[in-house]
Amino acid sequence: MATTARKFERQLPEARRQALVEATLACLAKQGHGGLSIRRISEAAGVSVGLINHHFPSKTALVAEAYRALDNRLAAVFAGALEHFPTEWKPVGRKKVLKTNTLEHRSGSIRSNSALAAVPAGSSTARQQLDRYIEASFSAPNLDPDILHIWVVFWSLSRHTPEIREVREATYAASLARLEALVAAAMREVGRKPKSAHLAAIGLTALLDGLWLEWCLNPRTFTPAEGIKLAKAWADQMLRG
Amino acid sequence: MATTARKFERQLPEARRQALVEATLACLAKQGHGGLSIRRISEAAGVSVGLINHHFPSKTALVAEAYRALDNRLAAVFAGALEHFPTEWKPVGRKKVLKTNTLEHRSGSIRSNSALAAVPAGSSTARQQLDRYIEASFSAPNLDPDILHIWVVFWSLSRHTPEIREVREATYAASLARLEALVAAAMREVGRKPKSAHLAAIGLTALLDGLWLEWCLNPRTFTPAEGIKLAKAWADQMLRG
DNA sequence: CGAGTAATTGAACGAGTGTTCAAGTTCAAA
DNA sequence: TTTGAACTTGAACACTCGTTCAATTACTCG
Repeated sequence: MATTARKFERQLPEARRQALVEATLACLAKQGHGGLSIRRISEAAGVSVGLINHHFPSKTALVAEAYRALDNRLAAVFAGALEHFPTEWKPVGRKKVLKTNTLEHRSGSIRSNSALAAVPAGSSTARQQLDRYIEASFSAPNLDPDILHIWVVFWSLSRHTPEIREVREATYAASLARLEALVAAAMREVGRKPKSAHLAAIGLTALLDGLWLEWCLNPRTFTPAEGIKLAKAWADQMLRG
Repeated sequence: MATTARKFERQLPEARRQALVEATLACLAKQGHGGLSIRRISEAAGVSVGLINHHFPSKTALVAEAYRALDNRLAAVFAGALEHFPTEWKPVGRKKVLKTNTLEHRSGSIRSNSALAAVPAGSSTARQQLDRYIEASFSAPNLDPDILHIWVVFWSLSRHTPEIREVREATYAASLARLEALVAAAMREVGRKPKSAHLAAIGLTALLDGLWLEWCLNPRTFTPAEGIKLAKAWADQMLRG
Protein backbone atom coordinates (compact mmCIF):
# COMPACT_ATOMS: atom_id res chain seq x y z
CA MET A 1 0.00 0.00 0.00
CA ALA A 2 1.69 3.09 -1.38
CA THR A 3 5.20 1.96 -0.69
CA THR A 4 6.46 4.66 -3.04
CA ALA A 5 5.40 7.53 -0.75
CA ARG A 6 8.74 9.20 -0.07
CA LYS A 7 9.03 11.20 3.10
CA PHE A 8 11.42 13.70 1.57
CA GLU A 9 13.45 14.25 -1.53
CA ARG A 10 17.20 14.28 -1.57
CA GLN A 11 18.86 17.08 -3.46
CA LEU A 12 22.39 17.92 -4.43
CA PRO A 13 24.01 20.17 -1.83
CA GLU A 14 24.41 22.94 -4.36
CA ALA A 15 20.71 22.97 -5.25
CA ARG A 16 19.67 22.79 -1.62
CA ARG A 17 21.96 25.61 -0.61
CA GLN A 18 20.53 27.76 -3.37
CA ALA A 19 16.97 26.98 -2.28
CA LEU A 20 17.81 27.91 1.30
CA VAL A 21 19.35 31.18 0.14
CA GLU A 22 16.21 31.90 -1.85
CA ALA A 23 14.01 31.16 1.15
CA THR A 24 16.15 33.47 3.26
CA LEU A 25 15.67 36.35 0.84
CA ALA A 26 11.94 35.65 0.68
CA CYS A 27 11.61 35.72 4.47
CA LEU A 28 13.72 38.86 4.61
CA ALA A 29 11.54 40.56 2.04
CA LYS A 30 8.33 39.55 3.79
CA GLN A 31 9.21 40.13 7.43
CA GLY A 32 12.45 42.09 7.47
CA HIS A 33 14.80 41.45 10.34
CA GLY A 34 12.15 39.38 12.09
CA GLY A 35 12.10 36.93 9.19
CA LEU A 36 15.67 35.89 9.87
CA SER A 37 14.93 32.83 12.01
CA ILE A 38 15.96 29.27 11.35
CA ARG A 39 12.43 27.99 11.79
CA ARG A 40 10.86 30.56 9.49
CA ILE A 41 13.46 30.05 6.79
CA SER A 42 13.33 26.26 6.97
CA GLU A 43 9.55 26.34 6.78
CA ALA A 44 9.69 28.64 3.75
CA ALA A 45 12.12 26.26 2.10
CA GLY A 46 9.97 23.25 3.03
CA VAL A 47 12.68 21.49 5.01
CA SER A 48 13.35 20.65 8.63
CA VAL A 49 15.14 22.91 11.07
CA GLY A 50 18.22 20.74 11.20
CA LEU A 51 19.00 20.93 7.50
CA ILE A 52 20.27 24.48 7.53
CA ASN A 53 23.17 23.67 9.81
CA HIS A 54 23.98 20.68 7.66
CA HIS A 55 24.53 22.89 4.63
CA PHE A 56 25.76 26.01 6.39
CA PRO A 57 28.08 26.21 9.40
CA SER A 58 25.85 28.85 11.01
CA LYS A 59 22.86 31.07 10.40
CA THR A 60 25.18 34.01 9.81
CA ALA A 61 26.92 32.12 7.01
CA LEU A 62 23.56 31.58 5.33
CA VAL A 63 22.70 35.25 5.64
CA ALA A 64 26.09 36.20 4.22
CA GLU A 65 25.47 33.90 1.29
CA ALA A 66 22.07 35.50 0.74
CA TYR A 67 23.76 38.90 0.75
CA ARG A 68 26.18 37.76 -1.94
CA ALA A 69 23.35 36.28 -3.99
CA LEU A 70 21.28 39.47 -3.85
CA ASP A 71 24.30 41.55 -4.82
CA ASN A 72 25.05 39.25 -7.74
CA ARG A 73 21.50 39.60 -8.93
CA LEU A 74 21.67 43.38 -8.73
CA ALA A 75 24.99 43.49 -10.57
CA ALA A 76 23.53 41.26 -13.27
CA VAL A 77 20.56 43.55 -13.75
CA PHE A 78 22.83 46.57 -14.06
CA ALA A 79 25.10 44.77 -16.48
CA GLY A 80 22.09 43.72 -18.52
CA ALA A 81 20.78 47.27 -18.63
CA LEU A 82 24.12 48.50 -19.88
CA GLU A 83 24.39 45.85 -22.54
CA HIS A 84 21.44 47.37 -24.35
CA PHE A 85 23.97 49.95 -25.48
CA PRO A 86 26.61 47.73 -27.08
CA THR A 87 30.11 48.98 -26.41
CA GLU A 88 31.19 48.95 -30.04
CA TRP A 89 33.40 51.59 -31.54
CA LYS A 90 31.62 51.93 -34.89
CA PRO A 91 28.01 53.12 -34.50
CA VAL A 92 28.59 56.59 -33.17
CA GLY A 93 25.78 58.98 -34.00
CA ARG A 94 23.10 56.64 -32.71
CA LYS A 95 19.93 58.41 -31.64
CA LYS A 96 18.66 57.85 -28.17
CA VAL A 97 15.55 55.96 -29.14
CA LEU A 98 15.77 53.53 -26.28
CA LYS A 99 15.58 56.20 -23.65
CA THR A 100 11.92 56.06 -22.81
CA ASN A 101 11.52 52.31 -22.79
CA THR A 102 10.89 50.42 -19.61
CA LEU A 103 13.72 47.99 -19.11
CA GLU A 104 13.49 44.27 -19.43
CA HIS A 105 15.84 42.21 -17.36
CA ARG A 106 16.92 38.63 -17.29
CA SER A 107 16.82 38.39 -13.55
CA GLY A 108 18.25 34.93 -13.01
CA SER A 109 21.61 34.61 -14.67
CA ILE A 110 24.75 35.83 -13.03
CA ARG A 111 26.97 37.33 -15.69
CA SER A 112 30.40 38.82 -15.56
CA ASN A 113 30.90 42.53 -15.13
CA SER A 114 33.02 42.76 -18.24
CA ALA A 115 30.44 44.97 -19.91
CA LEU A 116 31.21 47.82 -17.56
CA ALA A 117 34.91 47.22 -17.29
CA ALA A 118 35.23 47.18 -21.07
CA VAL A 119 33.97 50.72 -21.55
CA PRO A 120 36.56 52.19 -23.90
CA ALA A 121 38.06 55.59 -23.28
CA GLY A 122 36.45 58.14 -25.56
CA SER A 123 33.48 55.97 -26.39
CA SER A 124 30.48 58.08 -27.20
CA THR A 125 28.17 55.81 -25.22
CA ALA A 126 29.58 56.08 -21.70
CA ARG A 127 27.26 58.89 -20.70
CA GLN A 128 24.33 57.00 -22.18
CA GLN A 129 25.37 53.95 -20.20
CA LEU A 130 25.49 56.09 -17.09
CA ASP A 131 21.93 57.18 -17.83
CA ARG A 132 21.00 53.54 -18.30
CA TYR A 133 22.54 52.70 -14.96
CA ILE A 134 20.50 55.43 -13.29
CA GLU A 135 17.30 54.40 -15.03
CA ALA A 136 17.85 50.78 -14.00
CA SER A 137 18.15 51.97 -10.40
CA PHE A 138 14.59 53.20 -10.53
CA SER A 139 13.00 50.44 -12.57
CA ALA A 140 11.76 46.93 -11.89
CA PRO A 141 12.98 44.60 -10.58
CA ASN A 142 15.18 46.89 -8.49
CA LEU A 143 12.50 49.33 -7.46
CA ASP A 144 10.62 46.98 -5.15
CA PRO A 145 10.20 48.18 -1.54
CA ASP A 146 10.41 44.64 -0.19
CA ILE A 147 13.66 43.98 -2.01
CA LEU A 148 15.16 47.39 -1.30
CA HIS A 149 14.43 46.94 2.37
CA ILE A 150 16.59 43.82 2.42
CA TRP A 151 19.59 46.05 1.86
CA VAL A 152 18.69 48.08 4.91
CA VAL A 153 18.60 44.94 7.03
CA PHE A 154 21.96 43.83 5.67
CA TRP A 155 23.41 47.25 6.42
CA SER A 156 22.08 47.12 9.95
CA LEU A 157 23.67 43.71 10.42
CA SER A 158 27.00 44.54 8.84
CA ARG A 159 28.31 46.74 11.60
CA HIS A 160 28.24 44.17 14.38
CA THR A 161 28.56 40.94 12.40
CA PRO A 162 32.05 40.49 10.91
CA GLU A 163 30.93 37.91 8.37
CA ILE A 164 28.30 40.26 6.96
CA ARG A 165 30.61 43.21 7.14
CA GLU A 166 33.14 41.44 4.95
CA VAL A 167 30.53 40.78 2.29
CA ARG A 168 29.41 44.38 2.31
CA GLU A 169 32.97 45.65 2.08
CA ALA A 170 33.74 43.40 -0.87
CA THR A 171 30.53 44.00 -2.80
CA TYR A 172 30.64 47.74 -2.24
CA ALA A 173 34.22 47.93 -3.46
CA ALA A 174 33.40 45.92 -6.58
CA SER A 175 30.27 47.92 -7.36
CA LEU A 176 32.11 51.19 -6.79
CA ALA A 177 34.96 50.13 -9.08
CA ARG A 178 32.51 49.35 -11.89
CA LEU A 179 30.71 52.66 -11.50
CA GLU A 180 33.98 54.56 -11.21
CA ALA A 181 35.16 53.11 -14.52
CA LEU A 182 31.94 54.25 -16.13
CA VAL A 183 32.19 57.73 -14.64
CA ALA A 184 35.82 58.04 -15.71
CA ALA A 185 34.91 57.04 -19.26
CA ALA A 186 32.11 59.60 -19.33
CA MET A 187 34.51 62.26 -18.10
CA ARG A 188 37.00 61.49 -20.85
CA GLU A 189 34.18 61.76 -23.37
CA VAL A 190 33.66 65.38 -22.49
CA GLY A 191 37.37 66.09 -22.44
CA ARG A 192 37.87 66.09 -18.70
CA LYS A 193 40.57 64.27 -16.84
CA PRO A 194 38.95 61.55 -14.72
CA LYS A 195 40.86 62.63 -11.62
CA SER A 196 37.73 63.06 -9.49
CA ALA A 197 35.98 59.94 -10.81
CA HIS A 198 36.51 58.04 -7.59
CA LEU A 199 34.91 60.61 -5.34
CA ALA A 200 32.18 61.29 -7.88
CA ALA A 201 31.28 57.61 -7.96
CA ILE A 202 31.11 57.56 -4.17
CA GLY A 203 28.75 60.51 -4.31
CA LEU A 204 26.51 59.00 -6.95
CA THR A 205 26.35 55.72 -5.06
CA ALA A 206 25.45 57.59 -1.89
CA LEU A 207 22.73 59.55 -3.67
CA LEU A 208 21.23 56.40 -5.18
CA ASP A 209 21.40 54.53 -1.88
CA GLY A 210 19.83 57.45 -0.07
CA LEU A 211 17.02 57.69 -2.61
CA TRP A 212 16.49 53.94 -2.45
CA LEU A 213 16.33 54.11 1.30
CA GLU A 214 13.77 56.87 1.38
CA TRP A 215 11.71 55.39 -1.41
CA CYS A 216 11.51 51.94 0.14
CA LEU A 217 10.46 53.37 3.50
CA ASN A 218 7.89 55.66 1.90
CA PRO A 219 7.31 55.38 -1.87
CA ARG A 220 5.04 58.42 -1.75
CA THR A 221 7.91 60.79 -1.07
CA PHE A 222 8.96 61.00 -4.72
CA THR A 223 8.28 59.24 -7.99
CA PRO A 224 10.77 57.03 -9.82
CA ALA A 225 10.87 59.66 -12.58
CA GLU A 226 11.88 62.27 -10.01
CA GLY A 227 14.57 59.97 -8.69
CA ILE A 228 15.97 59.58 -12.17
CA LYS A 229 15.86 63.33 -12.66
CA LEU A 230 17.81 63.92 -9.46
CA ALA A 231 20.46 61.33 -10.25
CA LYS A 232 20.91 62.59 -13.80
CA ALA A 233 21.28 66.12 -12.50
CA TRP A 234 24.09 64.80 -10.31
CA ALA A 235 25.67 63.16 -13.34
CA ASP A 236 25.46 66.42 -15.27
CA GLN A 237 27.15 68.34 -12.52
CA MET A 238 29.75 65.60 -12.18
CA LEU A 239 30.75 65.92 -15.81
CA ARG A 240 30.98 69.68 -15.67
CA GLY A 241 33.30 69.70 -12.66
CA MET B 1 23.24 48.87 61.58
CA ALA B 2 23.00 50.96 58.42
CA THR B 3 19.28 51.26 58.43
CA THR B 4 19.55 54.06 55.87
CA ALA B 5 20.82 51.76 53.12
CA ARG B 6 18.12 52.21 50.49
CA LYS B 7 17.63 49.40 48.06
CA PHE B 8 16.68 51.71 45.25
CA GLU B 9 15.90 55.34 44.60
CA ARG B 10 12.55 56.59 43.53
CA GLN B 11 12.47 59.05 40.68
CA LEU B 12 9.85 61.14 38.99
CA PRO B 13 8.35 59.30 36.02
CA GLU B 14 9.64 61.94 33.65
CA ALA B 15 13.23 61.58 34.83
CA ARG B 16 13.07 57.80 34.79
CA ARG B 17 11.61 57.71 31.32
CA GLN B 18 14.39 59.95 30.10
CA ALA B 19 17.03 57.74 31.72
CA LEU B 20 15.54 54.68 30.06
CA VAL B 21 15.55 56.40 26.69
CA GLU B 22 19.18 57.31 27.22
CA ALA B 23 20.05 53.74 28.14
CA THR B 24 18.26 52.53 25.01
CA LEU B 25 20.33 54.79 22.78
CA ALA B 26 23.51 53.70 24.56
CA CYS B 27 22.72 50.01 24.04
CA LEU B 28 21.80 50.70 20.44
CA ALA B 29 25.08 52.50 19.84
CA LYS B 30 27.10 49.76 21.49
CA GLN B 31 25.44 46.62 20.14
CA GLY B 32 23.16 47.72 17.34
CA HIS B 33 19.99 45.75 16.83
CA GLY B 34 21.19 43.15 19.33
CA GLY B 35 21.29 45.76 22.06
CA LEU B 36 17.54 46.25 21.91
CA SER B 37 16.60 43.87 24.72
CA ILE B 38 14.71 44.65 27.89
CA ARG B 39 17.36 43.04 30.04
CA ARG B 40 20.26 44.83 28.41
CA ILE B 41 18.54 48.20 28.53
CA SER B 42 17.37 47.81 32.12
CA GLU B 43 20.87 46.78 33.17
CA ALA B 44 22.38 49.78 31.39
CA ALA B 45 19.91 52.02 33.18
CA GLY B 46 20.59 50.32 36.52
CA VAL B 47 17.01 49.23 37.10
CA SER B 48 15.08 45.98 37.16
CA VAL B 49 13.48 44.37 34.14
CA GLY B 50 9.97 45.12 35.29
CA LEU B 51 10.41 48.88 35.43
CA ILE B 52 10.40 49.42 31.70
CA ASN B 53 6.87 48.14 31.28
CA HIS B 54 5.80 50.31 34.17
CA HIS B 55 6.89 53.47 32.38
CA PHE B 56 6.27 52.33 28.80
CA PRO B 57 3.38 50.24 27.50
CA SER B 58 5.76 48.13 25.43
CA LYS B 59 9.34 47.84 24.29
CA THR B 60 8.37 49.27 20.92
CA ALA B 61 7.03 52.40 22.60
CA LEU B 62 10.37 52.88 24.34
CA VAL B 63 12.25 52.47 21.07
CA ALA B 64 9.92 54.95 19.38
CA GLU B 65 10.59 57.41 22.17
CA ALA B 66 14.33 56.89 21.73
CA TYR B 67 13.90 57.58 18.02
CA ARG B 68 12.15 60.87 18.77
CA ALA B 69 14.82 61.80 21.29
CA LEU B 70 17.67 61.16 18.86
CA ASP B 71 15.92 63.14 16.17
CA ASN B 72 15.35 66.03 18.54
CA ARG B 73 19.01 66.02 19.42
CA LEU B 74 20.00 66.05 15.77
CA ALA B 75 17.61 68.87 14.96
CA ALA B 76 18.98 70.85 17.89
CA VAL B 77 22.55 70.42 16.67
CA PHE B 78 21.59 71.60 13.20
CA ALA B 79 19.68 74.55 14.57
CA GLY B 80 22.65 75.44 16.74
CA ALA B 81 25.01 75.25 13.79
CA LEU B 82 22.79 77.61 11.82
CA GLU B 83 22.49 80.07 14.65
CA HIS B 84 26.16 80.86 14.35
CA PHE B 85 25.09 82.86 11.35
CA PRO B 86 22.51 85.17 12.91
CA THR B 87 19.61 85.83 10.60
CA GLU B 88 19.86 89.58 10.79
CA TRP B 89 19.29 91.83 7.85
CA LYS B 90 22.09 94.32 8.53
CA PRO B 91 25.54 92.66 8.31
CA VAL B 92 25.67 91.82 4.65
CA GLY B 93 29.18 91.66 3.24
CA ARG B 94 30.46 89.39 6.01
CA LYS B 95 33.52 87.43 5.01
CA LYS B 96 33.39 83.69 5.37
CA VAL B 97 35.92 83.47 8.16
CA LEU B 98 34.06 80.78 10.02
CA LYS B 99 34.27 78.33 7.19
CA THR B 100 37.24 76.28 8.28
CA ASN B 101 36.41 76.03 11.96
CA THR B 102 35.35 72.79 13.53
CA LEU B 103 31.93 73.29 15.00
CA GLU B 104 31.07 73.36 18.65
CA HIS B 105 27.65 72.15 19.65
CA ARG B 106 25.55 72.30 22.72
CA SER B 107 24.35 68.75 22.49
CA GLY B 108 21.84 68.62 25.29
CA SER B 109 19.22 71.26 24.86
CA ILE B 110 16.27 70.81 22.57
CA ARG B 111 15.54 74.10 20.92
CA SER B 112 12.87 75.21 18.54
CA ASN B 113 13.43 75.11 14.81
CA SER B 114 12.51 78.73 14.42
CA ALA B 115 16.04 79.55 13.31
CA LEU B 116 15.54 77.71 10.06
CA ALA B 117 11.94 78.68 9.50
CA ALA B 118 12.79 82.34 10.00
CA VAL B 119 15.18 82.55 7.07
CA PRO B 120 14.05 85.70 5.29
CA ALA B 121 13.62 85.81 1.54
CA GLY B 122 16.60 87.49 -0.07
CA SER B 123 18.82 87.15 2.99
CA SER B 124 22.46 86.98 2.04
CA THR B 125 23.12 84.27 4.58
CA ALA B 126 20.90 81.45 3.36
CA ARG B 127 23.59 79.88 1.23
CA GLN B 128 26.03 80.22 4.11
CA GLN B 129 23.53 78.54 6.38
CA LEU B 130 23.21 75.75 3.87
CA ASP B 131 26.97 75.32 4.01
CA ARG B 132 26.76 75.31 7.77
CA TYR B 133 24.12 72.63 7.61
CA ILE B 134 26.35 70.50 5.40
CA GLU B 135 29.40 71.06 7.57
CA ALA B 136 27.43 70.10 10.65
CA SER B 137 26.48 66.87 8.93
CA PHE B 138 30.11 65.87 8.84
CA SER B 139 31.26 67.16 12.21
CA ALA B 140 31.04 65.96 15.77
CA PRO B 141 28.79 65.00 17.42
CA ASN B 142 26.93 63.87 14.31
CA LEU B 143 29.82 62.12 12.65
CA ASP B 144 30.09 59.24 15.10
CA PRO B 145 29.79 55.75 13.56
CA ASP B 146 28.05 54.37 16.66
CA ILE B 147 25.46 57.13 16.58
CA LEU B 148 24.99 57.10 12.82
CA HIS B 149 24.43 53.38 12.92
CA ILE B 150 21.47 53.89 15.24
CA TRP B 151 19.65 55.50 12.33
CA VAL B 152 20.23 52.41 10.21
CA VAL B 153 18.68 50.24 12.91
CA PHE B 154 15.69 52.57 13.18
CA TRP B 155 15.27 52.48 9.41
CA SER B 156 15.38 48.71 9.42
CA LEU B 157 12.70 48.64 12.10
CA SER B 158 10.44 51.25 10.57
CA ARG B 159 9.17 49.14 7.70
CA HIS B 160 7.59 46.38 9.75
CA THR B 161 6.83 48.22 12.98
CA PRO B 162 3.99 50.73 12.60
CA GLU B 163 4.88 52.65 15.74
CA ILE B 164 8.44 53.24 14.51
CA ARG B 165 7.27 53.95 11.01
CA GLU B 166 5.07 56.78 12.25
CA VAL B 167 7.97 58.40 14.03
CA ARG B 168 10.15 58.18 10.93
CA GLU B 169 7.44 59.62 8.75
CA ALA B 170 6.88 62.56 11.07
CA THR B 171 10.53 63.35 11.72
CA TYR B 172 11.48 63.03 8.06
CA ALA B 173 8.70 65.35 7.02
CA ALA B 174 9.70 67.94 9.61
CA SER B 175 13.37 67.75 8.76
CA LEU B 176 12.63 67.96 5.05
CA ALA B 177 10.40 70.99 5.54
CA ARG B 178 13.18 72.81 7.40
CA LEU B 179 15.75 72.01 4.74
CA GLU B 180 13.34 72.90 1.95
CA ALA B 181 12.78 76.33 3.46
CA LEU B 182 16.52 76.86 3.57
CA VAL B 183 16.99 75.69 -0.01
CA ALA B 184 14.15 77.91 -1.21
CA ALA B 185 15.68 80.91 0.52
CA ALA B 186 19.06 80.17 -1.06
CA MET B 187 17.39 79.92 -4.47
CA ARG B 188 15.73 83.28 -4.06
CA GLU B 189 19.07 84.78 -3.10
CA VAL B 190 20.46 83.92 -6.53
CA GLY B 191 17.34 85.15 -8.29
CA ARG B 192 15.79 81.76 -8.98
CA LYS B 193 12.24 80.79 -8.30
CA PRO B 194 12.17 78.14 -5.59
CA LYS B 195 9.91 75.88 -7.61
CA SER B 196 12.21 72.88 -7.42
CA ALA B 197 13.17 73.42 -3.78
CA HIS B 198 11.13 70.47 -2.61
CA LEU B 199 12.75 67.92 -4.89
CA ALA B 200 16.17 69.46 -4.37
CA ALA B 201 15.80 69.08 -0.61
CA ILE B 202 14.82 65.44 -1.07
CA GLY B 203 17.94 64.93 -3.14
CA LEU B 204 20.23 66.64 -0.68
CA THR B 205 18.76 64.65 2.20
CA ALA B 206 19.26 61.44 0.24
CA LEU B 207 22.84 62.34 -0.54
CA LEU B 208 23.61 63.13 3.08
CA ASP B 209 21.88 59.98 4.31
CA GLY B 210 23.72 57.89 1.75
CA LEU B 211 27.05 59.38 2.73
CA TRP B 212 26.27 58.90 6.41
CA LEU B 213 25.37 55.32 5.75
CA GLU B 214 28.55 54.53 3.88
CA TRP B 215 30.73 56.43 6.29
CA CYS B 216 29.34 54.75 9.39
CA LEU B 217 29.76 51.31 7.86
CA ASN B 218 33.28 52.08 6.68
CA PRO B 219 34.83 55.43 7.65
CA ARG B 220 37.83 54.71 5.44
CA THR B 221 35.80 55.12 2.24
CA PHE B 222 36.00 58.90 2.28
CA THR B 223 37.01 61.71 4.62
CA PRO B 224 34.58 64.15 6.24
CA ALA B 225 36.16 66.90 4.11
CA GLU B 226 35.35 64.91 0.98
CA GLY B 227 31.80 64.42 2.18
CA ILE B 228 31.44 68.16 2.64
CA LYS B 229 32.90 68.74 -0.80
CA LEU B 230 30.38 66.38 -2.40
CA ALA B 231 27.41 67.89 -0.61
CA LYS B 232 28.45 71.44 -1.42
CA ALA B 233 28.88 70.50 -5.06
CA TRP B 234 25.29 69.29 -4.95
CA ALA B 235 24.23 72.59 -3.43
CA ASP B 236 26.04 74.50 -6.16
CA GLN B 237 24.34 72.53 -8.86
CA MET B 238 21.02 72.95 -7.09
CA LEU B 239 21.29 76.72 -7.14
CA ARG B 240 22.25 76.82 -10.79
CA GLY B 241 19.31 74.70 -11.91
C1' DC C 1 4.85 59.68 63.49
C1' DG C 2 1.82 56.90 60.73
C1' DA C 3 -0.80 56.07 56.58
C1' DG C 4 -1.29 56.06 51.80
C1' DT C 5 0.40 56.36 47.17
C1' DA C 6 3.03 54.65 43.62
C1' DA C 7 7.66 53.70 42.03
C1' DT C 8 10.38 49.57 42.03
C1' DT C 9 11.65 44.82 42.32
C1' DG C 10 12.37 40.14 40.63
C1' DA C 11 10.51 35.66 40.11
C1' DA C 12 7.69 33.38 36.93
C1' DC C 13 5.62 32.35 32.36
C1' DG C 14 5.17 30.89 27.78
C1' DA C 15 7.10 31.40 23.53
C1' DG C 16 10.99 31.77 20.54
C1' DT C 17 16.16 31.48 19.68
C1' DG C 18 20.39 28.81 17.15
C1' DT C 19 22.57 24.58 17.44
C1' DT C 20 23.36 19.58 18.17
C1' DC C 21 22.97 14.81 17.05
C1' DA C 22 21.24 10.13 16.91
C1' DA C 23 18.08 7.99 14.08
C1' DG C 24 15.82 7.52 9.66
C1' DT C 25 15.55 7.71 4.67
C1' DT C 26 16.93 8.05 -0.12
C1' DC C 27 19.42 6.93 -3.94
C1' DA C 28 23.44 5.64 -6.63
C1' DA C 29 26.98 2.43 -7.10
C1' DA C 30 28.55 -2.35 -6.59
C1' DT D 1 19.71 -6.99 -4.48
C1' DT D 2 22.64 -5.42 -1.21
C1' DT D 3 25.65 -1.98 0.56
C1' DG D 4 26.90 2.36 2.19
C1' DA D 5 27.48 7.19 1.87
C1' DA D 6 25.25 11.29 2.99
C1' DC D 7 21.10 13.96 2.76
C1' DT D 8 17.29 14.73 5.91
C1' DT D 9 14.57 14.63 9.99
C1' DG D 10 12.89 16.32 14.46
C1' DA D 11 13.35 15.96 19.33
C1' DA D 12 16.14 17.93 22.76
C1' DC D 13 19.09 21.51 24.89
C1' DA D 14 20.33 25.61 26.95
C1' DC D 15 19.53 29.69 26.38
C1' DT D 16 17.03 34.62 25.61
C1' DC D 17 12.94 37.04 24.63
C1' DG D 18 8.91 40.56 26.24
C1' DT D 19 5.51 40.75 29.53
C1' DT D 20 2.99 40.12 33.90
C1' DC D 21 2.08 40.84 38.74
C1' DA D 22 2.19 40.23 43.71
C1' DA D 23 5.26 41.80 47.09
C1' DT D 24 8.38 45.26 48.68
C1' DT D 25 10.20 49.68 49.33
C1' DA D 26 10.57 54.80 49.27
C1' DC D 27 8.82 58.97 49.83
C1' DT D 28 5.01 62.50 50.54
C1' DC D 29 1.37 64.31 52.91
C1' DG D 30 -1.58 64.81 56.73
